[in-house]
Amino acid sequence: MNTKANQKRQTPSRAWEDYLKIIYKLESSENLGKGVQTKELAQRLAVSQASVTNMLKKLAEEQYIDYQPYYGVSLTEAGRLVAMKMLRNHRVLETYLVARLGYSWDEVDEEAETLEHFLSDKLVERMWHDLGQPTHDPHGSPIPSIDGQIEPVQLQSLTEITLQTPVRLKWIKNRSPEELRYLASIGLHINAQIVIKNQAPFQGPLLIEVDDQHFHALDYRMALALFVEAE
Amino acid sequence: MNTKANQKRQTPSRAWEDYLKIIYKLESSENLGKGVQTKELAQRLAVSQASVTNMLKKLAEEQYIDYQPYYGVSLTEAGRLVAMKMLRNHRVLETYLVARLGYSWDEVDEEAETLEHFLSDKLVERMWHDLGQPTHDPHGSPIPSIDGQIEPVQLQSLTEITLQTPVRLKWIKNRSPEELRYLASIGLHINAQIVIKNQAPFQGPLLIEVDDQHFHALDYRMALALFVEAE
DNA sequence: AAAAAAATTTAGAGTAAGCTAATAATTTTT
DNA sequence: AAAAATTATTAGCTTACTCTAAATTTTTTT
Repeated sequence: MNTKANQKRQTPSRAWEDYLKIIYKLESSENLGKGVQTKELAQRLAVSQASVTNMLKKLAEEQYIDYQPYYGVSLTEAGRLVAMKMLRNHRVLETYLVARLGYSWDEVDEEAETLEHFLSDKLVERMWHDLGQPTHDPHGSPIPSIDGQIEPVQLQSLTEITLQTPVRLKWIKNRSPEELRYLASIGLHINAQIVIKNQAPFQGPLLIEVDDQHFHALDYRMALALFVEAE
Repeated sequence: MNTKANQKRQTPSRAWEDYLKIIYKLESSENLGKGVQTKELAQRLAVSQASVTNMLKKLAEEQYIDYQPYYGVSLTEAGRLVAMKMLRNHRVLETYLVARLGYSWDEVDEEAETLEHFLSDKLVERMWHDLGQPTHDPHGSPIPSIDGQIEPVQLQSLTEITLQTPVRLKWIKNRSPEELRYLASIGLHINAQIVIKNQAPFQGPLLIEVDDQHFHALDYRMALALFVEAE
């Protein structure tokens, strides 16, 4: 009949779930609230920008996102709930694999990335109960509740992070402009991805990889001032 | 370059895996070795016959099946290996869900039907080891080994089967023609699906459902002669 | 404020898997 | 062995998601 107004939403496909999840992640790591860009999405999803535009139109039509052509997107409540479900599925599964099947933390993401889309609610709830209803994954990231509530993330100092675990820089605790400039010069801006490759003993410098591109040695005292969040 | 001869096979999509699995199941439940029919496949996969024909051409091109237009298909070794992998994934997962997450047998198939396509080898092997490397699922069906070997199925008398568990009739142990005619008249031919809905006490009659269609009461002594295999 | 650069959207196609309707081959019935 | 019924295939479309190239809009630089 009509295509616009009172339309029941389709249940999201795997592709939609991926889009919504990435929009959520980008949204919550935006500095400002200006909407998530097509370009960022294209990068994160490894598809062309044209494909993103295309998909955004569909997601907007089904009211999973608010979409202002040329000005980016943001999730609606319905979209946020889909994203939360993916995050819950992902984190519960990861926690389960580590706790019950001897996975190490770095093996776990790949598996969860696919399976998060296909786990039934029942299975996720059973794993979660079996684990003792955890509120955080072994990483420290909060697990959204079944009804989509999520605790605000706790930032951690870079010095507390496990080797090989990718994190994102969220806050730099009162540093001088000179130091900030230096940090920027090695790619350490807010939202940069950091992986600690090695940590010298006796509070020695960290060997870090920034945005999967460059390696740098980072002074321990500097690392203490960098606050990060699990990816 | 060339499209025919020495072509590396594509890795099978989910749809392909489903086709190959069903071909395997039909092949091993065929009375004769005449090849699996398009029509049967269409029914089991719940798609149109034209869609099946279409897909068969692709599967044949990739050499997962031998396909003789109009005369049905059979699996090649490559196709059989794909089917075995699905069966292993399915049965290991089912066993795991029952043993470790408190699933009951009748909840388990639905979950496994989807997930079998997305489980990594690593995860299946870990579940399998955690379970103590079982060779059979809780149902009694053999679990194929990692290299695709499967033990010939053990037939069980219908009287040994758990309530609500769908099984297929495979062998009727020396009955008179009159009895066989009677059995046929209530739909109990080889490969009929049977679900026991209830079992009266003191070796009383079984209430069975045949091919998801009709209910019948079956004498206990008759049931003793019906040999079935887990679905 | 114009020019240049970057980001976004539109236009037009491709691929995988499905469908219906029409046609062809095979099998069964008469 | 012809006719009828069944099964299988072909032809032509559809939907979901993707792509490249071209056109457009926004942002940044000069």
